[in-house]
Amino acid sequence: MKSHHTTDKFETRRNKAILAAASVFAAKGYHGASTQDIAEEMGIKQGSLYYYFDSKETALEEVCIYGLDSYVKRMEKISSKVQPFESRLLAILTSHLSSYREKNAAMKVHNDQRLYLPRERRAKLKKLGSRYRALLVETLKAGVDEKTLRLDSDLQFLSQSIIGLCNFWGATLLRDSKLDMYETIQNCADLILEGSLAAPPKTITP
Amino acid sequence: MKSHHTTDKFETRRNKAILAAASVFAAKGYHGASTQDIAEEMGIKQGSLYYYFDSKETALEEVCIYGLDSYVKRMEKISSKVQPFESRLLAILTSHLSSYREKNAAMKVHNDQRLYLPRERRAKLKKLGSRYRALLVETLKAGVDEKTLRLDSDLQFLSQSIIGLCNFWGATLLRDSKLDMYETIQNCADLILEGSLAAPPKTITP
Amino acid sequence: MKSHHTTDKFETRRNKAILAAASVFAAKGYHGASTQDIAEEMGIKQGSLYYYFDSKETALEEVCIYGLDSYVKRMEKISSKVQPFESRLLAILTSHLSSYREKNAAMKVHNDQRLYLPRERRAKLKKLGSRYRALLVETLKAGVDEKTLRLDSDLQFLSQSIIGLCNFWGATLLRDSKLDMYETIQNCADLILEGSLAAPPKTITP
Amino acid sequence: MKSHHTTDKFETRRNKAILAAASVFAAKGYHGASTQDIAEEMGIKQGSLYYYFDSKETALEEVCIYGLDSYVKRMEKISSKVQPFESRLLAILTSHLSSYREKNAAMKVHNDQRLYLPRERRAKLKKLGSRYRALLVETLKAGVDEKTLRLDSDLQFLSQSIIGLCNFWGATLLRDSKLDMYETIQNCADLILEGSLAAPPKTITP
DNA sequence: AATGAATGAGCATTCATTCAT
DNA sequence: CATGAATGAATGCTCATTCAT
Repeated sequence: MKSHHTTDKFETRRNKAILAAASVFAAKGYHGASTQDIAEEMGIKQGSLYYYFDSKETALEEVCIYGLDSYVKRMEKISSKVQPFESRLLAILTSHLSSYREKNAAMKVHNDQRLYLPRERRAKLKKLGSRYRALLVETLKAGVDEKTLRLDSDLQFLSQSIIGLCNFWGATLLRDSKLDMYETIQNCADLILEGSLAAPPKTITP
Repeated sequence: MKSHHTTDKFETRRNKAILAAASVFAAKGYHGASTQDIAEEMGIKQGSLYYYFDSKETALEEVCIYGLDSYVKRMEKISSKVQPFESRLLAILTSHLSSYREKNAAMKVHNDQRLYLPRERRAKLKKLGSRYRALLVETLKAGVDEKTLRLDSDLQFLSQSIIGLCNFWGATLLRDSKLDMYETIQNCADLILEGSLAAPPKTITP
Repeated sequence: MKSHHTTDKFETRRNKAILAAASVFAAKGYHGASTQDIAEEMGIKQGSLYYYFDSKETALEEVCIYGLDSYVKRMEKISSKVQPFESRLLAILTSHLSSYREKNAAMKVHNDQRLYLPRERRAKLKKLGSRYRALLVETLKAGVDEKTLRLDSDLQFLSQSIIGLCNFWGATLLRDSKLDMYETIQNCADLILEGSLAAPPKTITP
Repeated sequence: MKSHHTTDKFETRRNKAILAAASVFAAKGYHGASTQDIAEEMGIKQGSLYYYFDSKETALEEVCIYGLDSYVKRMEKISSKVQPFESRLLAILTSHLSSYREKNAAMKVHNDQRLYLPRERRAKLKKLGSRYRALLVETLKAGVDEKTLRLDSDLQFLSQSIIGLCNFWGATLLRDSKLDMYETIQNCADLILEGSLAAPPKTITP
């Protein structure tokens, strides 16, 4: 990394560069996007990009970190607030899906493109990802303690499924503007909590 | 012009080409993969590829069709067999996840890369996709008729969610060989059917 | 390295590429020359160069090896032939300087540009260079044994000086076409053998 | 326009810039060195270089002039002092080789890189070079007059050879710190004066 | 006197594609 | 059928240079 400035102005411009990269990577994929595309999105010339990034790869790394970081921060806020499990789940889903809709392309890039980073460059992402998953599992555990969730739940499986479902619906919402976000959130919550069966699961009838 | 050849041998080689392309696209992404990579995978020289494909884009199209087609065919088999909803769901999940594991890279390519095709080239895929979703919704409808599923279920949402969940766990299984597939299938079925709540949903009046 | 051909035609073309690179590197220096320049010299398009070279650096390496190799081979021929020292020296100087004149740009490139190769890439060159120096020292040692050269001569110094002088006059001959090569060779031989003093060095007068 | 500044301070800084450029050009070659490298060596920012140089090319020109100038000045001092030829030769060799060792990179740059300057820019260098060669030839002529050197010597050849030998050993001394400079100087003087033959040249009639 | 910021041109390299053999 | 050879366009990146502050 160069000697670089902690100027306010520089930081602002650099942030714009990250957002531009995020938007372009989200639309065309890492390999399908050119630095020319990113520069255009920012309104500068191609070569000038390198004032803000050391390389295209660095740009991807930073976009991913930026995307994942926002995830984690929101999740931390939700975790820290005392509230019943169902409210928390709703908050998580809302946070996840609304940030997708608000054109947080960085999240999509993290989900779809991070594997194009060489393993060494994913270290920070792995740490953030673990933190995120840990927070989610913790929330679920609280749900179990609360007796809202089944005692025998496989929390690893459940947490991953929630993430997978959110990513799927997040991407879908992004592509189909006619879908109603709040309805989707509610549907997700219902599915996760109650499943789809008509009858209550084998309730022990005494 | 390539209308000649309907030779068996040609078809066999061509199929190998599609599989090679599928494998390479799955591993590196459409834009990240080179025709050289595909040729290498097939054991032929780069220029020779063009005997089997008009272009890289055509290759992607064919891989996607191939991948989606196998989905649909399996689904058709499942639909046609008379059996209770729960068995069908299990069959669907098993079909989806096992074909991911068996390195059916084409499915992964369809899911992750099809959007890099220009809209015009996605016509056939859209048709197949609709067919697939229709079959799935039909199956769910049968589940409702059977009274296994709730009457007020949003079947569009449910069918999409199943697909999304399957794709997520399919990709995860591909990356993490320590995961047990049959356990994952069972977990998915449980989640979809029964959700995660401890108590039966409040709709039950004792 | 690619799978590559041992076709005659390919080898011929590849050789032409090495010569083109040699000529351009000699004229402009490694960093001052562009692959475009080399391609132009060869009469092909820039991108096509890479059919013959993996990289510009490889091109430099091959040019250097080619240049040094011709040195060594000529020197081996001279060493193997039984003849008095003075004839050998003349043969060495003639070989060195005439090959410079015959536009053997590769030798010049080796002398002036080889240090721009990363150390790892110079291994083969080092070996060839050692061989060359060893042969030269051997020749000088024979001259001492013959009693043509002084017993107390520092042969390392002498061999290096011969090389240095040859490279200097070789490059000068290349630039100044009015200089007479054979006169230069004779002058060099005289200087090396007899120095420039008028009187014989402190000859012991009995 | 930069005609202002004849400040002492400016001249000092400008000199530092020339030395920095010399050092970088010597290490990486003109085309291989970037203005960034030079700025770094000076401890300033890239853009600031242009306060001291109009262009990279100007920098090279100035470095070459600086390098050659110091040569000439030393040679003038040696020429002006009345002393026997052998002492003068020793002084010349010592001056040349010691200034190489003392990291007078500018000399090396002049020798290796001056040809990358467009012909027009080499005018001043040509003049200085002629002066240098003239002084050297003059010195040699004095040696002939003194009867130390042979009457029939080709002084042009001899002077060039001395320069070539010095440049060669200068560069070698720079790269190999284990070599002893004073031994090298003595060896050079011996070779130039006495050659390498064991017996006195046949011209001596007893 | 120095710097941050930007630019435009050039460069090495990759790659999809073509085609004669 | 398959390949060797070539191409043209694009791409990531570097760098000399400029200029407002």
